[in-house]
Amino acid sequence: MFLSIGELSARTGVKVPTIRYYESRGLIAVPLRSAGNQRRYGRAELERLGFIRHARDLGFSLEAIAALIELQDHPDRGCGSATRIAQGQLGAVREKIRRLRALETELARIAEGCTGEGAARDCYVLASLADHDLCRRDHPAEARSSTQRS
Amino acid sequence: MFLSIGELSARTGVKVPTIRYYESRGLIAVPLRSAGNQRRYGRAELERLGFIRHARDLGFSLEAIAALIELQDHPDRGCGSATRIAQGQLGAVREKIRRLRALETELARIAEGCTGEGAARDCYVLASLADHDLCRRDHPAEARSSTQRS
DNA sequence: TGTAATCTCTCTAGTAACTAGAGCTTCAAG
DNA sequence: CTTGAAGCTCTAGTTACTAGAGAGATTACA
Repeated sequence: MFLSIGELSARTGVKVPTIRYYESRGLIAVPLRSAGNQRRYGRAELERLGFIRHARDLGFSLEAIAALIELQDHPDRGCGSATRIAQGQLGAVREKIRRLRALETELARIAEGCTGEGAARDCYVLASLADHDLCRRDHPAEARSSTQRS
Repeated sequence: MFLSIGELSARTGVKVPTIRYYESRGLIAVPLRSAGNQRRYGRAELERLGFIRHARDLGFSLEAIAALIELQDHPDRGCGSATRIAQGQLGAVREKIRRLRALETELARIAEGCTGEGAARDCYVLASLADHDLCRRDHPAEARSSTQRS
């Protein structure tokens, strides 16, 4: 089984440039090359890339994934740190949800306060943004936009 | 009332380099300068920066904020686009919450499947990440980490 | 075997929204 | 008048990719 980078991409759903990027970041091993200098992959890389893809889908950072891979490569070590990483990620997700819910409440109030039919000078959306005091509660500083997969 | 950039920063909670960054992006007007070339701000900039800060806290992108500011500067225009922007933001927040909840479920299952006391070879966290089939459901591709304010 | 279409190669630069730092100048207090 | 904080500009770094240029490799088909 020798896969070109394109075939590996098709099988894992990870784009070709992203695979090369992961290689440059040390997340996957430097692969064999064909006579003409093209990358050739085997089953091990297929599995590792699947692992990375899955972890990314669950929102783990590449840094966290690198730590998990390090652990995978040393099966005799204790798995405490894997659990810690997963729980850290879980905590981060829960915190984001908490913040986003507060934003949702506030945004819904703002967005529903305006029909969009008046002039900008009377717009409740603009007024709300201009004057924090119009807010129901002190929404937290933040929960900024996420990067999303296409 | 003439504020230095540091005073403006203190009053709005927007960091000094960020204010300069907003100026470079055209979100706030080029301010007056002191004899020694330092920026001096008045009430208008204070209010505008407050507006930006508030909108950022609610997760609006700088691009969306630029559109809202454009509208603020033309109070005679209809406010339909402000409403659309706010509703778009609300929709995006709701979508993020939806995805994060799916992740939360899956992560909780993974994280709680392992006490962290065994060896890495038997770790449920690692096994779950390696094998997508262990997932209860098809969690969506994504909901990646957010940028957060410090 | 020839050729055309598709892949793949490396490298650079761009994305969002800042943040950090270097090296210099200005300001305000004492 | 001196000193230390604050301000100036500019460049580069952050995350996790994505896009594109220009060149070479591979594969399918005639």
